[in-house]
Amino acid sequence: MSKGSNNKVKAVRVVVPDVTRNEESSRLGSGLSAGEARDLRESLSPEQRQQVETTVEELLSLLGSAHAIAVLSEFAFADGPLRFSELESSLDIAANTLSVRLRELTNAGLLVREEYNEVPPRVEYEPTAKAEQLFPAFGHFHVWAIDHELDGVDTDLSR
Amino acid sequence: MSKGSNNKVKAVRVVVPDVTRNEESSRLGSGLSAGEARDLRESLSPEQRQQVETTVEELLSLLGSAHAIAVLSEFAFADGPLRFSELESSLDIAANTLSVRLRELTNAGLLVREEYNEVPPRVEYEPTAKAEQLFPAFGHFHVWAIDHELDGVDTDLSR
DNA sequence: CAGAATCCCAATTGATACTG
DNA sequence: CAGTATCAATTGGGATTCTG
Repeated sequence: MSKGSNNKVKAVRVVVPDVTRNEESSRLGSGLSAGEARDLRESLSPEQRQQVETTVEELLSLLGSAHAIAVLSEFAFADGPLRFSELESSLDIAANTLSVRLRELTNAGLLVREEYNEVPPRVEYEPTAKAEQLFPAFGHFHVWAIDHELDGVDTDLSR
Repeated sequence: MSKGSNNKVKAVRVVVPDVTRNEESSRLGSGLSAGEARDLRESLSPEQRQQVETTVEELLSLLGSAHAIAVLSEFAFADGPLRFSELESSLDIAANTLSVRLRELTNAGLLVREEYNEVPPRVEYEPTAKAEQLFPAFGHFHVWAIDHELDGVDTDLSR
């Protein structure tokens, strides 16, 4: 997915018309069936579909990076903000990687970073509404994981 | 996420007890709220939580690989099986990469591969129930994507 | 405490060419 | 048609070291 750098997403951004948002506000939290999802998708123009597809890929690219969901899960299941060191100690993740991940999530508008001018310095992160509207999908994945377990994710390509 | 090879998942697999499945069958398709997800999570023992967490990571690692969701989306929005060449032409993906992706998804039990002994050879792929129970989450992501759009996924670390 | 800088290896992907 | 083999280029992430 080339998770990275050369995405000049902002430049390509396109406004998705209201056609798709006829019901006043957010349908988020709705567990769309496959059929409903198809209907929704088919209500989009090809360009819009491509846009949405791209955005979903970007999202999953973000979530696919090391520990990204783990980080977000911490926020999903904690209430209140979390500090860098809390995440670091509860997650078993290299500091620089955590740092990068937090910045990515913050840049993506999923976390907000609050810096306090104290000694020792304190920085807190908190999920945005945007992130919270993502959490139900996480819930779905968790339930799915409990029910199914992945079969053989060992990517042994030994046929 | 080191999406790969050294996952010896099968060896570590643990059976998740029925504690978590008191409601007879599948809760899949349920759009769990953040709070509900937390309740669900807290009903698990630490080891179970870890297991589920790991499975979710594996899943997202799988989905995070290049074009994986794109491939699955094709199945989600098509009815009936798809052929290698169909995917190849509609997806703009290198043949070898598509090949690997399809094998991974198949190994993960999300797709089934049917080979027909004909000339020219024909191979068809079809999503399993396991995959279909994943699709609602995709639907959620799509809706989310339409509603929000990702802010700045350009991973420019130029602060 | 909360990171940034640097180094470096492992893993991923696409291009190209070939095959049952 | 449905792949595989090989190669090259890029990236991603951890370890280590340093800093405001």
